[in-house]
Amino acid sequence: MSATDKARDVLLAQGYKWTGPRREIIKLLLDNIERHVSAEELYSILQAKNSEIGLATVYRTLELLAEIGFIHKLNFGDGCSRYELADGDHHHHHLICTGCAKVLEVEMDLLETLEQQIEREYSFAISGHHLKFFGLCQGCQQEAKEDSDEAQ
Amino acid sequence: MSATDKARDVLLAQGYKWTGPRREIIKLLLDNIERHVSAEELYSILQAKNSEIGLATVYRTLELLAEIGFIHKLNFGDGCSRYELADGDHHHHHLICTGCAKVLEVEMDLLETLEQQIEREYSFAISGHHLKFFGLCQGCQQEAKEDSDEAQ
DNA sequence: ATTCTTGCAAAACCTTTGCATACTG
DNA sequence: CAGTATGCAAAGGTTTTGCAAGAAT
Repeated sequence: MSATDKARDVLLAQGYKWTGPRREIIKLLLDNIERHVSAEELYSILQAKNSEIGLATVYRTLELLAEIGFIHKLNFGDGCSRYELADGDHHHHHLICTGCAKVLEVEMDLLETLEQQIEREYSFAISGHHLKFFGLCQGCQQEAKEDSDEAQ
Repeated sequence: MSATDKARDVLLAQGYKWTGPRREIIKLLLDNIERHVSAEELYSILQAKNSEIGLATVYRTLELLAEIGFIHKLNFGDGCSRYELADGDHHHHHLICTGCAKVLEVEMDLLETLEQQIEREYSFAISGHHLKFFGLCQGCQQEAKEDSDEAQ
């Protein structure tokens, strides 16, 4: 079963309707999920395709998808919300380049020990986490190096 | 040397001026730093004290303080930016309660091994990180438990 | 004196909401 | 048909900006 089908089934199971706009937005979201598209960006893509779907519907659909747990709303500090698939146990972290604002994903989760420790020591029942690293990607490190070479 | 003095020295060293509004905002920020006050909240406190300082100045001062590395801008997902002192090596993480929105701080940093691993495997030069845990604080766990008891 | 800073108001920006219309189950 | 969902426009909230007046070095 595809991710789209899964979204449709969950929506229908919860009394929501499977509409054209929702189908189209979800398709586009999945096609661009690795770019962490924002609502505004999805809307732009729709407009470029001469779609009639309004910005409000994009926002409402993304909110709904987050509500049913199909996606996670992320904040990379660039002024808008971005999204990722809530892919079950697919744990990963984000590397945010402070040079070019690109976001890389790290495929590892070494936080379980830390989580258990926190749950014990702070009596806090953890349900999720979000770990962001800031720094320079390989390309921007290269560029920074070249700039400092030129300056000499 | 107090934190305020340090901020003043860095500002002056970089050609910025040490003004009344900045002094007042920094004092208030430090007094309320553990509450992670937002710009709007600082402005409210100022108004309650009959200060003439405008909201724009609060925003500009906070932005400036973040720029010189005196504070870090944080996002807890409640629609506004909040701040913490960029306290050198004072590493900690945030526990955000999804019940009451309170933010607790965890005084531990077990990410160094993970950071080194990421720097090696992804050629990413890490300069900072932000780790947020979501879940229920002790009080909200208690409340959730009582609610489910009542339901029986 | 020069440069930076301030307050105010207006604008920008992302996001949400009201409402009449259109669609889904 | 009943209940949702949609598009549009308007409103909401946070943050930024233009500008003339004021303050710091």
